[in-house]
Amino acid sequence: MVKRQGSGRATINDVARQAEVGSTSVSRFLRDPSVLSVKLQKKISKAIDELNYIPDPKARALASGYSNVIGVLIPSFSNIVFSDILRGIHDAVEGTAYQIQIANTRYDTAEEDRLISLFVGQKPRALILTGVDQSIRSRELLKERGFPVVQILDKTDDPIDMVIGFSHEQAATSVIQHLFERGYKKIACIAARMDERVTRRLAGYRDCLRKLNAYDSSLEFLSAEASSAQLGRKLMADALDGKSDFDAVFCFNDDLALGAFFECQARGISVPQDMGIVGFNDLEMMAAAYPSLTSIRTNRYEIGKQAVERILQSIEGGHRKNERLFDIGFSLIERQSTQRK
Amino acid sequence: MVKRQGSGRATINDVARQAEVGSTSVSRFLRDPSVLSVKLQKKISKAIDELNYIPDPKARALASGYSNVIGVLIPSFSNIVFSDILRGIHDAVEGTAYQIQIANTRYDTAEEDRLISLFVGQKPRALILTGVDQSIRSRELLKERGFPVVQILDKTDDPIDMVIGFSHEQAATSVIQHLFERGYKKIACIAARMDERVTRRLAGYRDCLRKLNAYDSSLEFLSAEASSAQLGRKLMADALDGKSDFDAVFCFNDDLALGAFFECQARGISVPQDMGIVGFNDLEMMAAAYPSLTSIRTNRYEIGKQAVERILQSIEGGHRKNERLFDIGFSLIERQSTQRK
DNA sequence: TGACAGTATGGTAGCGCTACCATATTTTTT
DNA sequence: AAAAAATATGGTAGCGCTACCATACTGTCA
Repeated sequence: MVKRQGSGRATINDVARQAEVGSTSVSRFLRDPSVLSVKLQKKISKAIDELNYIPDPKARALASGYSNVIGVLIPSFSNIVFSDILRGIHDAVEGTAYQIQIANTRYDTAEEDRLISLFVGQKPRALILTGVDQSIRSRELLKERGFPVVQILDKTDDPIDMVIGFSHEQAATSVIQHLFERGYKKIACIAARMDERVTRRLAGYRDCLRKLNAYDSSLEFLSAEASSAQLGRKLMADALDGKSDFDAVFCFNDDLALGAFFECQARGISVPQDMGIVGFNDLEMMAAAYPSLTSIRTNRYEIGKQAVERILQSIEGGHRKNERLFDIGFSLIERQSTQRK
Repeated sequence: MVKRQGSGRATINDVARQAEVGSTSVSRFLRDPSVLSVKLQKKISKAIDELNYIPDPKARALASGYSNVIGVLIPSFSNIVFSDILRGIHDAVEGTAYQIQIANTRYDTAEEDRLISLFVGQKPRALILTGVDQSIRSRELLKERGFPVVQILDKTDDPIDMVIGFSHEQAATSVIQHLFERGYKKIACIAARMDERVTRRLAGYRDCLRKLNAYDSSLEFLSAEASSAQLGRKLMADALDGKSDFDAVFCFNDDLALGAFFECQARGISVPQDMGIVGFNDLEMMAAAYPSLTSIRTNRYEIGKQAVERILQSIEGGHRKNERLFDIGFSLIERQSTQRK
């Protein structure tokens, strides 16, 4: 008789034999011990300890049809924003039975569609998506799948399932208001990698300035390139070399703001006296700069953490709560770069 | 008769039926089509297309005893260094049959040990570890496991299996030499999060300065806190407030260097004239700063990418190559912050 | 020509677990 | 007290795949 090479580890049947119960009871114990009599619970618990048994997730997934994988789609690995989110996700998932599977959409909707159907095919336990601008096709695909889907980093009234984020338009608006309060009149903007969220910040910037009768399209300096300090410097140089005049610049990312700031330094332009600067995301170094740089603080870590927590609730609780919209907010951190004397 | 709820997707048996072959042949086709006759190859390939068949990794893993998971242990998610490495890893793994599973050791050896045995229990296809300072226990555990193990980001003559990285001592040495060439005489250092790699940079700094008869222990400013620009500013402030005199500072991380630079600006200390500054890792913004900041460029993306490529070679090739040590080098990027006139 | 090796394919028993049903036991109802 | 319902447990057939063996079909050489 042939004996297939087993893993060498104890299996659920070993535990069942040791505890003198059926393997089904052990399986039940693993899922929810409370459905068993206390007597059985003790026997099984003892046997598991003695055999040092660890369930095999692969076998579990195969038998149940459900994996313990929480899929995460992010558009980029290089952006610190996503490192922070991933840190939150990983921290929240630690100690649970779930695993994180990350995939990179590279800011490409077609790739996002492909990855979503790939994930759906693998029957994940839940999915975390970046932004709220998935294709109709993907939305349809996900709506009836029966597993939790969390969209993060943005806001919408009509999520696929749940959404955790904040309003980029509002954040932009609060920046403009702050700059006006500080006495800045002509506000330029610098943007890179025009993804959905940056585009929304831009929309907020435009709306707010229009309402204040201060919008000037020649003060927008946009680039499709990835955001970076070097690009920020270049765009700020373009802006300063242009014919239009401005006394403050709203950078839609902190690295752009840092670059813009360095360009001012290189040209001897005094910040905040002659030029106000505001960034977005409040990276750690914004506080360390001299002068320190005003920015919008976003709770990226918290977004990732809560995304997982909501998923766990949704799975454990079984039924879906009514709450599906979670606005995590933002805060304007006023620093020296907009502190006109 | 009861019919268990299948996944709905086509299985290997569906393909076999459609192609009018045995399921074993389909399985062989998946592993290596060339062992089959051309006729069978065509039939199976056609059937797979028609049924839109995708193999189920869970079932595969269960049957074969091996998962398609490549485990990755990193000490931190917040550090940009590791984002870049992860980007390289993910890019290299894309399109292959393997999946990445990331875990966070939090710079803790005990946690690393725990995670390694956890991974080993899951029979990963390969493991990527950060640094070369794993515990004896973990080394033993991994040496005879039969799957590839890559240690990254450091250098050693005695890897568990393979190592891809560079010498931190050498990098430090080249910084000191550069500073001396530029006329700096008294070189302080600023270090944070004293992990193994930072410690090796410190060792290189000390050795080199001792050889040059220029070592002064009072010029070392160390902190166990995580590296950040704010910490860099604080340590630089401490250094400048101290009694010892120095004309250059070697920061063991770029964010520290940025902070040190800002502290100089705040105090009106001219960089590079009165103070030379060097960082480590060459983050993108170092080039954008004004004055731009000298740093050691490390090929983090490449390290991650190559780690996976070596693993794939090792798995495909079956036999292990003799090559196990891969020095990916570093380069000193000279910029304005050490360009004394 | 037959014996033997080599090559190409197929059949089937698991891998370790859970879903589904069956059965035994206890509790509730009439 | 018997019947019905609820609860607790066990047996077993898969989940989709691969490892292992068996078998059929070549070609080679005495």
